[in-house]
Amino acid sequence: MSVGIRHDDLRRRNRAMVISAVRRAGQPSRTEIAATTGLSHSTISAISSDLIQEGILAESKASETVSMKRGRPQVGLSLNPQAAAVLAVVLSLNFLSVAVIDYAGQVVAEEQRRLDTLTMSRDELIGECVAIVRRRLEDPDLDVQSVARIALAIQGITDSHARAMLWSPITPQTNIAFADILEREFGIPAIMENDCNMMAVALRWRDPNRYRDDFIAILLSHGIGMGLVLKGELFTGTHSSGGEFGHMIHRPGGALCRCGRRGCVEAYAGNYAIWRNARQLSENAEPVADVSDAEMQALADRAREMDGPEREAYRRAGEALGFGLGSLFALIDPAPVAMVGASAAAFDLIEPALREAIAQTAGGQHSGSISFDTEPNELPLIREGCAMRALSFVDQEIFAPGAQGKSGTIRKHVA
Amino acid sequence: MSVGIRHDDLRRRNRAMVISAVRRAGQPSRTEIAATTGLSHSTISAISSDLIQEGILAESKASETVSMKRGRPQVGLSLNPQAAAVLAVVLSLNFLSVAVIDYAGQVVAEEQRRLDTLTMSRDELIGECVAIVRRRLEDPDLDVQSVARIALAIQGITDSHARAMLWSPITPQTNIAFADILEREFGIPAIMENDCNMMAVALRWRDPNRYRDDFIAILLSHGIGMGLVLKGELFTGTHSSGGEFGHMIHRPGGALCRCGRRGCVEAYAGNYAIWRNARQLSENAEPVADVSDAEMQALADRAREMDGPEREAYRRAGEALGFGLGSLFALIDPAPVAMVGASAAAFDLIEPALREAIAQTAGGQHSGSISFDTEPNELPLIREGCAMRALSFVDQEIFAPGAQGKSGTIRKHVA
DNA sequence: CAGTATTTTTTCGGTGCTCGAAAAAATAGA
DNA sequence: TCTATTTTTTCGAGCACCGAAAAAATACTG
Repeated sequence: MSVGIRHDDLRRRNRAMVISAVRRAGQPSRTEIAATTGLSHSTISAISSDLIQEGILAESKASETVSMKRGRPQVGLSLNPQAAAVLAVVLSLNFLSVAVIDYAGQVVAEEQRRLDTLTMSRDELIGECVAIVRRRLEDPDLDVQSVARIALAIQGITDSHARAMLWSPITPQTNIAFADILEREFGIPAIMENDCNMMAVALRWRDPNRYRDDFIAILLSHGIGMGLVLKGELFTGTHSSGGEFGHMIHRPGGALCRCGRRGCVEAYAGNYAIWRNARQLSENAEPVADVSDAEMQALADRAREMDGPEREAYRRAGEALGFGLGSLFALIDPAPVAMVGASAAAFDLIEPALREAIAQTAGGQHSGSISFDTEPNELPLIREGCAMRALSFVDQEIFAPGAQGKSGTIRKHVA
Repeated sequence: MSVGIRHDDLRRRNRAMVISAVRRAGQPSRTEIAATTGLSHSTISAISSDLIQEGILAESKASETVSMKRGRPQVGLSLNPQAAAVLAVVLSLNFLSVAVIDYAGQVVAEEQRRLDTLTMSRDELIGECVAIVRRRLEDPDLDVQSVARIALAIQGITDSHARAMLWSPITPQTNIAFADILEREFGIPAIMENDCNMMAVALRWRDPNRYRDDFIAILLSHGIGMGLVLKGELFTGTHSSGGEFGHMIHRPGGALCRCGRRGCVEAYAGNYAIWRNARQLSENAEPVADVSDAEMQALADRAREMDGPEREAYRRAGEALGFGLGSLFALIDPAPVAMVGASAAAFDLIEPALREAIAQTAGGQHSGSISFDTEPNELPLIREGCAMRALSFVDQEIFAPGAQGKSGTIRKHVA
């Protein structure tokens, strides 16, 4: 069960605390860190001095903003960009991208590729991922030794250990242990993450005021995905990862979903569903494989122009999302929502029906206080989340290790 | 944000760890505690010696079960029953009960009363609760000084700080800060809890093998309630407490629910809904205030006897519960379920439709592995959970205090 | 029945962490 | 140049934990 705290763990945890305080605050002074962590000045002084000597933190002389005060000026501490690097790999429909991110969180290199993920074989898919990572690692500008972690995000269901993709809409292949494959191939720890979860992680870093302890990120795309943060922690299912919001049941026995079941939220609100309704096809019509962003844009334009099947299709999407959110709010209480993805650009068409539906549910009592943000571009968000997740791992595990001594490339220079 | 670990916190946390290990294991030896907590023998020895001198733990000489081994026999440690006491108050429809529980978890006194909660005024309701507690506290057999906490469980919605009942189906009154009232009245810390959450807590203590990290307790009663444990912790909403599973939407715009909305799970699966359907009344018929257990029993008997509206009513209840669970499982992945309450005795009538519905949802892929337990009697469960919750508070706060010295009635006898 | 083996529990010395107070450092204002 | 002010470091003290060894308590053995 829950385990006691050993004396040697103390320093480890407090080191990690200091690192994460610096990552959050940007350039905090020692005094500020002492205040946010609740530790004494002497402790912070000792820990940060260690971390600087180990090359993890660096003093960034000028903290000009507060320089007009009397007294000894504060010295800002920042993350040393050279301390490590991580790779963020994002695999989405027909698209593969990788970015190299330094320890301070800046992108130092990137590469993107179009693929035909739906028709590729298992080996081709794996091969492309391995190849793009290899190309980045072979970049002469990059110190391969410093790459501490690879994080790979994918649309679909991943296992709870962050090792494998179990199922994904972007490929007919199932059960690919990407994390293990990359780890074996390059000898670098790797993790496999769900794209919507990474969106949520990124939102939390981008706007900690709005997205703090409890919020919801919903991906409006060909399918419907969700990243959920509860009590400040990413909520992943107990077995697989990622709440399958899109496959909550909106209408029992209703419209045919891409997953083969009936009445899922996605079967009304996914791009293919909106397209199907706008074309006035039967609810039983087989979902199409892909609808281009341009085509969706055209649908939205027509819906804005005149009242017709297009507008009705968006209305029904809003209704499904609203009832789904209402049921979700019945379980977790209302929380801020971010609508992400191309269809978030059409949120004006979705919102009225969505709010009307929520008002008819248990969440309705607070329907006024529920606020929606939109972010049409999911890719940067996913990559950002991936990077932050990988960096947090590095913070916790590599630079604040247990008793068995530091691993990795950074060593103490002074005893 | 998250705060560093101070040196003085270490002992506090590890003391709490030892206490909770003893509460979980019953009569563990020091060696066993060392094993489960991961702390060294010397540390456990020191901490338990302190706790014994403070009168919190006691050595319970005979650990006969393992006595056939060679070597120095293990000495079992147990909680000292006299160390403290808590009161568990359960307020349900037309019924008020209180139990006095000693520190070891044994009921030492109890009292029950029938009330007419639906028609009582606010002051009468509060008055009855205060009076029943007062009578227990005035019991000459009880050392009032040792009562460390009062926990009150109620059906309905409580605030997230465990201070007040916001709304409850058992009374038209709203917003009663029971915890504050009891605290002021008796000067004893009090907490206000949701009944279904307490059911979940109790299940976890009763059968930690089945109900460990993730499980669901569903109350099938006049209304439908849920207690949810995720990652080993009680999940309560972000604002109010208790996931309102019964008010997830089963059919948008469907049957009229007691809450005034339409299509909630409860509007198909609550006792009043089953009764309404068995009587073949309209879905729009106003929910009746109460259906007696005997009447429900008669319905169930008829349903088992012959295929008719009664059987159909249970089928529809199962369907609603199944789709609701299916949507829940879409979010959190399947987990063990306990069906609690009088209608759990009719689960044989509910289960087939329930499983069929789940099979049509995202949870369906694991539908074989989902298992249901039934427990027709919710009251003992609620009281048990209440008691354990209060005792855990005592464990954590009273007996493992921060630096500001011990509060409460127990003091160090030896320095 | 005394001695040996075995297991649990306590004792003891050592290490390392954090804390508070005081000193040192670094700047603005007088 | 001196003083006030604020940040950071230094230093001694206290404390919690650990590992190893000793002590305690029992079962087995001849």
